[in-house]
Amino acid sequence: MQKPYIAKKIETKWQKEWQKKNVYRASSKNDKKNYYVLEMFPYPSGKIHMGHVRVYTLGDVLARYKRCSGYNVLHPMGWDAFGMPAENAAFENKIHPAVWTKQNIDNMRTQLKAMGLSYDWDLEFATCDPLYIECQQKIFLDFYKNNLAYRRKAWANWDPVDQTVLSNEQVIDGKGWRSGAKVERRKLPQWFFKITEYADDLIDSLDELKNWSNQVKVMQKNWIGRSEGLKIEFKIEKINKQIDAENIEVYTTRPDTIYGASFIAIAPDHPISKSLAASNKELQRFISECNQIGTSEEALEKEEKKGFNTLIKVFHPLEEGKFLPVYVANFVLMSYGTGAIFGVPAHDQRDLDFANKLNLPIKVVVKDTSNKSEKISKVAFTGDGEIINSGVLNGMNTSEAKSHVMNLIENKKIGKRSKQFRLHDWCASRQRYWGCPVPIILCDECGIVPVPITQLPVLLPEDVTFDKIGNPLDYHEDWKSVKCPKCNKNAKRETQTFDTFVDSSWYALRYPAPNSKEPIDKKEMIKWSPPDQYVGGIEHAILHLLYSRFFNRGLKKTKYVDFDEPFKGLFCQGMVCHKTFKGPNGWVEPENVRFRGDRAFLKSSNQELKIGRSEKMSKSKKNIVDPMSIIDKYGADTARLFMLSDSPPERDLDWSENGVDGCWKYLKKIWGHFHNYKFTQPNFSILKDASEQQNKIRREIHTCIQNTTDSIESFRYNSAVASIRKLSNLLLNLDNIDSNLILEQIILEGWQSYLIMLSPITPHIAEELWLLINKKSSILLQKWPEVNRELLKEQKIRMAIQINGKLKNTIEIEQKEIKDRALQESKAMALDNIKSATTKKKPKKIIVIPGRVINIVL
RNA sequence: GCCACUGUGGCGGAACUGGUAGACGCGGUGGAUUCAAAAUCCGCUUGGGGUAACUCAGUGUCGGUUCGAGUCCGACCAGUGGUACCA
Repeated sequence: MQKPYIAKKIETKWQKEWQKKNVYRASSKNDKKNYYVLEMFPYPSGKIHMGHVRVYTLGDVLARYKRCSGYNVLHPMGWDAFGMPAENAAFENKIHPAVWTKQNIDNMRTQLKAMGLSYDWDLEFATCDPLYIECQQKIFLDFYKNNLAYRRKAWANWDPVDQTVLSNEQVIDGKGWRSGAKVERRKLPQWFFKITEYADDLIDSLDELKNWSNQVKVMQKNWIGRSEGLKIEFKIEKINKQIDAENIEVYTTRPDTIYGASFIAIAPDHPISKSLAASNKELQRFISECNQIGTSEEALEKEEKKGFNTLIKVFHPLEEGKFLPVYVANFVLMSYGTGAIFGVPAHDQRDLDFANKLNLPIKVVVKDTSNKSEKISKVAFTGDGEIINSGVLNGMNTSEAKSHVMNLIENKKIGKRSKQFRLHDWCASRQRYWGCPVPIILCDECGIVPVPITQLPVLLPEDVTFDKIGNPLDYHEDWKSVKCPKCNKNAKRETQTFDTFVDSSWYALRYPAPNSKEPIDKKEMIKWSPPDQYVGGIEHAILHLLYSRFFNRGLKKTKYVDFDEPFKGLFCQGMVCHKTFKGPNGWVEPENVRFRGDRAFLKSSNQELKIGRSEKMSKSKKNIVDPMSIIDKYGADTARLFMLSDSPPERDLDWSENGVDGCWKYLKKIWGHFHNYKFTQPNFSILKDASEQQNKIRREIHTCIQNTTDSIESFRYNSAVASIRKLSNLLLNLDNIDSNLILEQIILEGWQSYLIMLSPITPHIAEELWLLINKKSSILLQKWPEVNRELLKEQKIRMAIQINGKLKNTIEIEQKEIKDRALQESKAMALDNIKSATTKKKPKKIIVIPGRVINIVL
C-alpha cells in the first residue's frame, strides 16, 4: 500500500520541526565563512503575491545552497512598512494606518512561513517600529550636521480642489485622481539629501561592483548622466531695465554646433522669465500654462514644444553681427545646467521640433557622412561628423571642434568648461502622515533646529483621522506645538515625513543587530555586512539602489560604516505574468475561467472570454493567482519548484496552471518511487571496482551534479532544475537494469546527491524522503555533493564534422586524443558521406578546432 | 520623448568564451493498462519534400563580418521595466 503524497501534512510537520530546532538561526560561530543573503523586503500590502513567491524562493535557494556549501548564512526578513497604500486604506476603509499595517504584516508573515523560507525570524523588524524610527532620526541628524541634508523650496504636484500634494501616481493624465481637477505645480519647502555631492563617485565606483548586473550599472550611469560641457555668456543686445542681467548664461554639451544656433531658450522659472513676467500678462499666462504640465519627466518630455518670444535678443559670441532671439520654452528645465540653452535645430531633435513649430531657421553645421542629403526637415542629425558652415571650425571633426570652441570661449573670458550631471539632489520629504517624521523643529527666531537626541524618537501621534484631505500632521496642533530647544520660545515641528526610500536605504545594515540601541551595531554588522548577495526586482534598478549607494556613503562620512558600497552582489529578477481574460463585464480572474481547447469561458455562465497576452500580474487586470490557493492545493514545494523551473530568474515568468500541475505530478512520482524502492546501506568503497559500463552510469550522474552546481552558482536555476530532473530520469530508468551490489551503490549515491541538490528547491519533500535512505540526520545539515573529476576526465568526446559550416556527421575521440589534429582529420575524412563529398570536389581548406569541430570548405 | 532589457517549435525555455539549434518541461498525438474513465507507464512531436537512406529551410525583420552567427556589428520592428512623490 503506497503512502500518498500529502504535501500540506509533511510541510507543516517540517516547518514546526525546523522552527523548534531553530535551524535557520544566523550565528557566526565556528570557523565557517559568513554569507549574507538578502532579498528586498516587502511592502505589507495585505497578502503575498506571486512576485513575492518568486523573489523569496530565489533568495531561499541561494541561502540553503550556501548553508550546504559550508557557510554560516544570515538570511533575514522584515517589512518596508511606511507608505501611501496605508493612508489610502485609512481614507477608504476608516482604519488607522498603523492597525492596517500590523494586520497585513501578521498575515503576510504567516504566508511567508507557509512557503518554508529559511529565515531567521528572530531578526525581523518593521520600518514603522519606534526603535527603527529613532535610529533613522539619529542618522538623519548626523547627515544634517555633516551637510548632507538641507531644506529648500521645490516643485510638487498640487491639487487645487483637494488642496493637497499629489504623488505622480495620483496624477492621471494631468488630473488629480480623486478630484479630477487639473493639477498644478507649487513650490514648497522640502528636505533634500546631497546625492549630487557623490555624483562622480557613484559613477566611477560602478566599475568596482563586479557582481552587479551590467544592465543596472549602465542604467545608473546614464541616470547620473555626467557630461563635460561648456557654459557660455550670451550678451543681451539692449539693456532691459526689467531684467537685472546683462548676459544669459547657457550650458551646452555640443559647443561644436554653435554656428548652427538659431535661438536661445530659457526655462519658465528662469530668473529672467520671472522678471519679465512681472509686467507681462501674456508671459504670466504662458508660464502658468507651463506649470500645469506636472512634475514628471515623462510628461514634460512628451508635451508639445511651446515657446514664448521675449523680444529680447542676444549677440552670437563667435559670429559677428548675428543675433539670436530669446524664447521662454516649456522643454527647458531650470534644474539642469543653467536653465538656458542655445537651440540648434539641425542637430537636436527637441530644438528641431521647436524650430519647426515657430518657423525658426535650420542651419546644418555637421555633415552626416552616411547620408547624402544635407537637408534636415523632421529628423535631426545628432551624430558626429565633419563641421561645415561654421567659419573657423570648417573641416574639423566633432571632437576637434568641441575643444576648439571651448578654448575660444575661455580665451575670450565669456565662458568656462563645466561638468554637469543629470542627477539632482534627492527630495526626501513627503507631506504625508504614514512615514518616519523628520526630526526638526522650525523656530521663528532660530530657524531650523534639530530635535535634541535625548528627545528622540519623534513618533507619529496616534489620534488622527483621515476624513479631512491632506496631511493630518498639519492639523494636529498639540503634536505640532513645541518649545524651541535653543531659545525655548514657541515653535512648530516639521510636519513632513521621510520618503520611504530613506527607510529602505539602510535596513540591510540593521538586520545583524535589530534590537541595538545604536542605529548600526558595529560589532555584529562587521561580521556580515555588506550583504554578499542582494536579490530584488529590476524595477528598483535606479531609485532604491542608487539612493542606497548614496546613503551608505553618507553613513561612511558620519562614521557608521567603513565601506562605500551597500551590496556586494546584486541580482535582479523578472516579473510574474499571466494571460488576461476579458468578458463583456470587464476583466475576469483566472480562477473563474474554464478552458475548452484554446478557448476560455466564464465558469458561472459559460460566456466566452477574450484571451489577452501575458502581462505583469496586477489588480487592475485581475490576472492574479493567489499564492496561498496554490500552496493549499499543491503545497509550497510545488509552488517553489514551478517558480524555478521554466523561466530564467532574470526574465519575466509566465504563470501557467499546466506547469504547476506538471511540477506536482513530478514530485508525486519521486515520492512514489522512494516509497517503493528498497535502498541498501551505503558502502561506497566498493565503487572503485565498478566496470566500464557501470562507470559510464556514474559519469552521467556526476555530469548532472556538475551541471546543477554550475547552474546554481551562476543563478541559472531553471537549468539547475533541468539537470536535476535529468538525473532523476536517469536514476528511474536504472530500475529496469539487472541489479547487483555495485549498481545498488551507484543508484544510492545518485539518489543521495539528487535529494541534497533538490533540498534547496523543495526542502520539505527532500527532508521527508531523506528519512527513507538515511535516518540519522536532517538533510539541511548535509554537505553539497562533490563531483568526481577523475570520472569526468575519462569521458569520450564527440566532434562535429561540417562541410561549409553545415553539420554532416560526427566522430568520437578519446580524451587523450584531444590534441591530435592529424588523427581527428583522418577520422573525419574516412567517414562515408565525407569521403564521397570530398572526392567529388576537392576541399579548398580544412579547419580543425581540436576536440570540437572540423569544417571542410569545398 | 529619453535610458535599459527582451525577441529561438503549438507554449515556457536550453545551447559554456562564435563551433552538432531545440536540453528539461508543458501541451498535443499514438499505444499499454482499464468493463470504461481518471491516474500511471511507453513511443512520437520545428516546418517542407521523400517509401527510405536522406535532403532543403529555419533562432523578430533587413543587411554585414567570419571557414562557421541564436551568439559579434549596423539599421529597423514589436514587447517590457524605469523616468526622480507607487514600492
